[in-house]
Amino acid sequence: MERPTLPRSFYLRDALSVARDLLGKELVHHSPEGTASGIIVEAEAYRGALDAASHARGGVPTGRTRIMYEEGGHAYVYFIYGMYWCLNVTTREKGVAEGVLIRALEPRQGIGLMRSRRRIRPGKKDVELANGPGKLCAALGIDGTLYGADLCSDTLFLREPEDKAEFAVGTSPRRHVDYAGEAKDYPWRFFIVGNRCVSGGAGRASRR
DNA sequence: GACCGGATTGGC
DNA sequence: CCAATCCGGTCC
Repeated sequence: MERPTLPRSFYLRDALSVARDLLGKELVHHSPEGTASGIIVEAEAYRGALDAASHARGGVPTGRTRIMYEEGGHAYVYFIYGMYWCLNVTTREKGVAEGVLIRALEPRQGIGLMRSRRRIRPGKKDVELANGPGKLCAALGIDGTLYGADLCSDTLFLREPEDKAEFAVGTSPRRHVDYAGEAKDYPWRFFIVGNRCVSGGAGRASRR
């Protein structure tokens, strides 16, 4: 039986709650090349004008961040370091620019497709296919053409996993936000403790 | 119109 | 540890 897509109401909450609750959910991308998906094992909350680490810290929409200010449940996809795409899930009502960076997946569907998209060495393990925000976008075929995509759709969406398992949630400061003053220490990174697909090694409280 | 540096990654 | 490689944001 087809599992339903997470409803709009899931996203119309604060980013901390959504980041925590995204752990264990399945991110799915149906594309012309095929379907690829993975279980979210790591995510970070970004809280707009409240948050010096957020792209929306200025509190004013820009060309890049405008989707963050729209109603939650859309894809904020951005390009970083001249090479990589990263995916955020937007949250809260229109006018509030919060969101959640998806940082790592445990591969589920379409592992062969993920492998070919990532063009990694044959020896690499499945664990390494999507254990980072740039890697998971490459593996799932997510790029700028999905900017603003509605996550309550049948192309790019989230749903409950087929087999739900118990897990412990770890928190830590967010990674790579040393520029953000005191916000760099906010414990707004969430991950599944012990999961091998968490970025930067095992699912522990890895450093910034 | 120029300049700066990044919510990363993989290779040395 | 560090280069790769663009672009958004900022300031002139």
